[in-house]
Amino acid sequence: MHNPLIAKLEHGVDLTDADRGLLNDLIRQTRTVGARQAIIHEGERPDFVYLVLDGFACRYKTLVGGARQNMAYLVPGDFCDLHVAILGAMDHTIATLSPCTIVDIPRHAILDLTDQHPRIARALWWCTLVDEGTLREWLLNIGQREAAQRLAHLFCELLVRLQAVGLADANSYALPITQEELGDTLGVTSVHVNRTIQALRDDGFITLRSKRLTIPDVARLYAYCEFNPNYLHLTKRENGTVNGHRL
Amino acid sequence: MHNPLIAKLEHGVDLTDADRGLLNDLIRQTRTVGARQAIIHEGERPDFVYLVLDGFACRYKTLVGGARQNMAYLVPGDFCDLHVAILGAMDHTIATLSPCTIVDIPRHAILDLTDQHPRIARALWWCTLVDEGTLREWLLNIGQREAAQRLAHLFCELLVRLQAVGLADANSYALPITQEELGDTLGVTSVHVNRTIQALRDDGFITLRSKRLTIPDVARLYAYCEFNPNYLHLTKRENGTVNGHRL
DNA sequence: CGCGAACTTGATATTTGTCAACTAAGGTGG
DNA sequence: CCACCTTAGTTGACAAATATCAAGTTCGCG
Repeated sequence: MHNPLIAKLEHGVDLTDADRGLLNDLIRQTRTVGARQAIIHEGERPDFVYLVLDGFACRYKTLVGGARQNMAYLVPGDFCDLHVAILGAMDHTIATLSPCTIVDIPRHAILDLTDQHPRIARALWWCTLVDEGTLREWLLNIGQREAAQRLAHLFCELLVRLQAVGLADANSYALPITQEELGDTLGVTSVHVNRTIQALRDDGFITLRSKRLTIPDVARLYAYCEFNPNYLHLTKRENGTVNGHRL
Repeated sequence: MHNPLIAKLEHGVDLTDADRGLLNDLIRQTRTVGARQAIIHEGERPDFVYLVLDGFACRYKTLVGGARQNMAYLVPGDFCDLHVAILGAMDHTIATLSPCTIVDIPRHAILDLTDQHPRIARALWWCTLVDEGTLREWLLNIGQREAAQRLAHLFCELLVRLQAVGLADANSYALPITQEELGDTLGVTSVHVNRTIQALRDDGFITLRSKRLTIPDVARLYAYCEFNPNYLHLTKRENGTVNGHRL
């Protein structure tokens, strides 16, 4: 079976065949979850670490008025919560966006693995640091860009992240997310997302049909929204270029 | 000398006297930095971990048009970058806001400490997880609240964080930050910050004079902006109340 | 084929930004 | 200790971005 976790980690650290074997052992028992199902609720203290193997999930919080903010997208290869062992309780909820395949990894399995295999420990730490860098970039995105660039930036990020796990080709990928959810991610309403997508289409930046996003000119979209993937720390990429596109 | 790092860590983990001694050894050599000086630049790979002992610093990124987003405030007791050992290069800049006292800790000193003292390792990991939780809360703040609540929420957070290191009393603290910088933190202009502060003043939520913020009715401000400090994971606080204020 | 969810559109309201001027405050040198 | 000078804070008028509400329309699926 394809292991997106390995595909992702190889971008951050060098793994041995033995490491790969151990990581493959982790994903023997999978389960599927329908769209919009909670995986971990705020306040819980789960005994498992959840790994997404297929589909899109997200972290989110809501305000009492019902406003919702998605704070991360979890795509195949992403862990839901490596660190929950340390903190007392989840300070946010994790839920699927599309139907997902996930793995429940007992906490002790992660702890054993990291205790005995420093390369893997380092790789997992690298994951949490990339997550943090992504969070900072999202803050910049929402705080300082306007809606069109915000959306464009998210589309660029997903292109790179999905390519890293073999789920995007050179300029397109499946995007199983509604406009409402994009709005909750970018801090705008779904109506405004709709209009913004149309503007990006009109300008030839993207096509988006039946949940597939295509970016005709990747370098042009990168330039438009000032996308620089350095915050994803995919270190094995050639310096100064991204997917062959010079910055 | 007062060690805000210890004060902060005691909220997350139990420390022994020996631990405290080791942490005090870290801060023997301090240096002062003027306001608005960079500590680490984006792209650098510093050999030190920087710890703030006095003053306010921040993480930020800028866009080419000059727009700036502050992505974290670093107050006394906060580390600038525990994790830089793992990632290749800084993906953002860290600079002082007010004049600061900081400590340069060689990377190996941190690594030695965490290798040999699991309680301290756990405490430092707790720090990075709190930072991440704070980042998520800021994303919610900027994405879903409007300016007045955004500002109020930041003021509440700083009250709790500064209390945790003994730098705020029950309802007030020194806030050495300009309205421009508040704007760059909250994703609004300084003009709008100004008007929003006046609105909060008019409604009796705050007084802010000569860089000192006072919150006459803390519980009322908490309620106004839906502030819940659980994301700061100050676990030793009584459940369900914050500084004696029932949520 | 029908039904519910997602998407689209228009009109209008609200929030926030921009620009430009002015006032107040703090710090420094004489 | 004062005068000045820079920076921070304040105000007003207006423009732009985004939200809200309400009504379609299209799409995907059973």
